[in-house]
Amino acid sequence: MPGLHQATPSQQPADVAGITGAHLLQYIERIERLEEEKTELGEHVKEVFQEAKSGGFDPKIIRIVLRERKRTPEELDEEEMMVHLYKQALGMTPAAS
Amino acid sequence: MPGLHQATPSQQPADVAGITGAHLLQYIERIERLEEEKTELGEHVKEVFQEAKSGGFDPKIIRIVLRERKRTPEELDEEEMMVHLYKQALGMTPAAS
Amino acid sequence: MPGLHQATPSQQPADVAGITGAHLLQYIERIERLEEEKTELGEHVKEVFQEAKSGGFDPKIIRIVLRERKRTPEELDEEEMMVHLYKQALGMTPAAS
Amino acid sequence: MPGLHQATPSQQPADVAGITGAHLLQYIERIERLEEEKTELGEHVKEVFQEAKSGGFDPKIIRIVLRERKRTPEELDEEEMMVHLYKQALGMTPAAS
DNA sequence: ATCGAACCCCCTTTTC
DNA sequence: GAAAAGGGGGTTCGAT
Repeated sequence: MPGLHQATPSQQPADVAGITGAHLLQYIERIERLEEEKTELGEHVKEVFQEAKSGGFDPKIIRIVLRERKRTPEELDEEEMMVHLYKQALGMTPAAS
Repeated sequence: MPGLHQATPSQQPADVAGITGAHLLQYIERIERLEEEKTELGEHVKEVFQEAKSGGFDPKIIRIVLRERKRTPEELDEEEMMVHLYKQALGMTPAAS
Repeated sequence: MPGLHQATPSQQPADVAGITGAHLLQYIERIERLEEEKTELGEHVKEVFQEAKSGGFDPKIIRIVLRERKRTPEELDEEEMMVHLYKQALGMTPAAS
Repeated sequence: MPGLHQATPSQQPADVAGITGAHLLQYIERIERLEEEKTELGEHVKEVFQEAKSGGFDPKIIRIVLRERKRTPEELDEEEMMVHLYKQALGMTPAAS
């Protein structure tokens, strides 16, 4: 392997005896594999949404439900209460408050 | 399937004999499971980046390389050429072009 | 605009007599100016949030209120109702429903 | 104005003498106004892109050029060099390097 | 602990 | 109507 001797100014990886390049490749291929799997899972998710939609469910509402399921009821209630409070202060109370 | 006919105006889910609620739950749980797995994979990705960083590689550059590897050389070259062309038209040619 | 036929393989800009480059530059500078202004406005928004926070308001709640103010009460009610419905079907009814 | 005693547990805004609600409203309306202006600017940007497209320019390439113009040539060169280096280490050198 | 930046996700719009 | 791209918002992480 000719050349490449000096001239690796400072903080580059600097392929030494093919080691570094191989390492880099390892990292990259591992990430690519993982990303592939993520993509597949994402496609499955999409399919399930599609099925649900075909079954008469609204994906948008499902997303909201999923989001809320990730939070504790306490959080949810707390937030809801605060929102309500702010709305009251703004005179946005929908009907009866 | 007895009763429950009135009061389900149109396209709501309307739990009929426990069927719909169960279906909805199926969808939701499948999605939640898939999302969990996606999250795990995402964490693995993060770990690999961390390793690479510890190994002296710049994650930012790695991301760029990953992005470019997802595209065909033709696309890349085409785009690069066009960018260069536009830059020339703008007088942005960095040095020698 | 006559001419231009030869040697512009397909849809490249191709600076002819300095015209195209100037045009491109116009577009680019107009966009850059507009983006600058957008950025400034964004900073002002940030400042207002900061003030509100100093005044004891929770930015997170404010964001929710802002979001809801952009929608009609009908939309909101409709959505809320659907979410409630789905939750019921899932047995997620928080307390009294 | 006394009253309002019960039921304002702790850290809510608590409209006292109409002051807080008014304050909140000020914040909210200021933000809404700023956001409106941002939206308008965004529409202008869109229009310019449309014009440029009609003029034969590729919006995608324009975006890339805009992005690069926001960075200093030093940054760009530095990054480009590193990407090139990594690609070499990976044996991704397209043709001549 | 606050600030800023990077990343990820959702949504809207546009294209095919 | 579906798929893709771009823009915006939210969140999390790292840095100070």
